[in-house]
Amino acid sequence: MNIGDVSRRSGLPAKTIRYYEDIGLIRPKRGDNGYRHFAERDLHMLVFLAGARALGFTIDDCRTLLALYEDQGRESAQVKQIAGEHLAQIDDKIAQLRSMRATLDRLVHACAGDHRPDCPILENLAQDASDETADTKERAR
Amino acid sequence: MNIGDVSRRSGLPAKTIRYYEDIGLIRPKRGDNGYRHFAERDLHMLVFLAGARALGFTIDDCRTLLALYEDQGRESAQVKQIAGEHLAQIDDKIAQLRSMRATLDRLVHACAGDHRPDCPILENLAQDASDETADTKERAR
DNA sequence: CCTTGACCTTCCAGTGACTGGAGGCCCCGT
DNA sequence: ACGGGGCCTCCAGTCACTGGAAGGTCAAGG
Repeated sequence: MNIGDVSRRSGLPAKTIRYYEDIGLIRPKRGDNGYRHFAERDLHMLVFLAGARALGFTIDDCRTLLALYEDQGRESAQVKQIAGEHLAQIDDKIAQLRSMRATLDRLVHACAGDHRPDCPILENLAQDASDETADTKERAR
Repeated sequence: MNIGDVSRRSGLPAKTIRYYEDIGLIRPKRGDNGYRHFAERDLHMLVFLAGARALGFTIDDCRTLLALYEDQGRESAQVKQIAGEHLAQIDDKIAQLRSMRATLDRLVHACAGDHRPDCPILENLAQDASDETADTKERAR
């Protein structure tokens, strides 16, 4: 298969697949014309990567997960730990976003949104350097 | 005030403040020694920016919001609209994360996490190119 | 055989919002 | 005079791609 075929079958853009080769996630063979040639196993790996990325795993996690996927002697505990840590990070992010959302929602509702210049949103931003999102702030990103 | 003073007072790292000058958000004066000199107004702007960033507004939104903040003739409707759009984006992101979280949580609970190699997490990733997060996937970021 | 167009290649640069570090000047206290 | 902290600029790196330019390859149609 050429890159276009695996792109269609995995749902990943060709650019991304080339990038994954660049950073050593996959190692497709090359034909005499220089074209990448993908075996079924390569396709499986790309599908796996697409799935892992869709669940928000970092590329680094993907690298580890892919190695475990290929390792018949793995222990599922290793996989579970990575997934569990990622889950905790997702929870952190959700909590942070919800905190932002709460503040913003309150401000939006307090703002008249008319032709006058008075605006609680701007007033709040001008006053608060650190509000209720302060604790989650440093963990942003 | 020097950069260290406004950094302490706004909570923003000095590096970030220099960066904000670079991209034209603030324009502190310079002393004869080349040091940035920040007036009270500059400090207010930095505090404002810190607040807006803490609520997750992009730098571009911050630029607009800062202009509105400075504009005595603004209409609060403009501010409200920006904030409302941002709120909607936060909601999108939360929905996407919750979808990821749901899948991941299900898989983590299904995984024994012992010394055996059988792992529903890996199996799921290997099978599903597009799962229930598919619709929110393209909106990632 | 030639052309057309889809497909493939590499390489370079840009995204957002910083952050780290090198190398060097400036200022204050002792 | 010197030490230490603060300030300066500039360059490079982060993360995970994405866009685009310039050019080689292949299959089909005329």
